[in-house]
Amino acid sequence: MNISDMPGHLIRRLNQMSTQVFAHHVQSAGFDLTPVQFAALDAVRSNPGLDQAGIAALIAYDRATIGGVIDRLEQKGLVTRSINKRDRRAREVALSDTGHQVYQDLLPTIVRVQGEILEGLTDDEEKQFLRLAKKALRAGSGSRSGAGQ
Amino acid sequence: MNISDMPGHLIRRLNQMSTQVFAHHVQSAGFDLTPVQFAALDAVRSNPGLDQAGIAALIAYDRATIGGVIDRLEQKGLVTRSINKRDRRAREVALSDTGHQVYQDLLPTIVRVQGEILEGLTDDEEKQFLRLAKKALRAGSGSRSGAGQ
DNA sequence: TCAAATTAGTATTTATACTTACTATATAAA
DNA sequence: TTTATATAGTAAGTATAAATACTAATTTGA
Repeated sequence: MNISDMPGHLIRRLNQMSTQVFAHHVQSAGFDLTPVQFAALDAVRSNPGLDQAGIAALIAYDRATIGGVIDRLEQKGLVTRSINKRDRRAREVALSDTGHQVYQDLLPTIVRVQGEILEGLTDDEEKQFLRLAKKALRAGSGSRSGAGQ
Repeated sequence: MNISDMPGHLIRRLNQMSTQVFAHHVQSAGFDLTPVQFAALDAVRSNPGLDQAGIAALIAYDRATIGGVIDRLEQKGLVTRSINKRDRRAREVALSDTGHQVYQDLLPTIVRVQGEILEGLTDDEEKQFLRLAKKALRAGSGSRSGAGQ
């Protein structure tokens, strides 16, 4: 029984490697954004005015974590927060002009990063891997959509 | 370009799911141990007297993280720390009797957890997935052995 | 309509995870 | 042997990541 061959350990190592590749490339491109921050930026860009709970649901995080992420994106001037008029509990998040600019400037880098994470695999293997990852996720997380409430 | 289909996102989701499956089963079995804590416990068990830097290298974490993990394992009475006589900088870590007991008691649960993470895949697909994960890790992380110093 | 249940966001706490900087110790080089 | 370098561990700081508890606001239902 070797820990290093167990699914949980391999998946953690992959995540670690993936995060490092991301950080390295994004920093080299002169930006200061984490994977979650970019994911949130992307979610907001595709759904302007989405509230924090919506963002959390979309990218599978819990509300508490996303609150902090949006805090930091707001501090960096990439998003704006405003109170929804129909539901005063909700905060509508939208990209600022800077946010749009950073997203556009960063996009090619992100695409390159995603290609590099599975660099060691052939095109066919990469396709297989992604297919199996999605299948495992559907079954493994089951109805649990990801993060808790 | 959909974030949800990108390798980085899928890998993060897998890791999240894997961690949750682990936490759920271990708690159900009446234990209070995280994946990293178990990995450290396993590393020390296989290498009694290994120092913290050795543990970190073995399971691919940085020293700072492992310091905290060993702190908590020590607080729970699962490991002991002692100063290496030949090198007074190093802390030799070893399982306590309780540590051995907990490891033995927990092992069947861990094996079950590892089986469940990729539950949605057929045996053949699981083998494929693990093979591709290892291959991607070897190439992707390259000489970078995992966590930094 | 008004109390009950639900939901959005925040605060707090615990535990990773990593970076940088620091101290103490050990080893290599001059 | 002294100096320079390297290493083990810790400390401080930042950023996830999630559980729990709380407030404020909305919705449901009796």
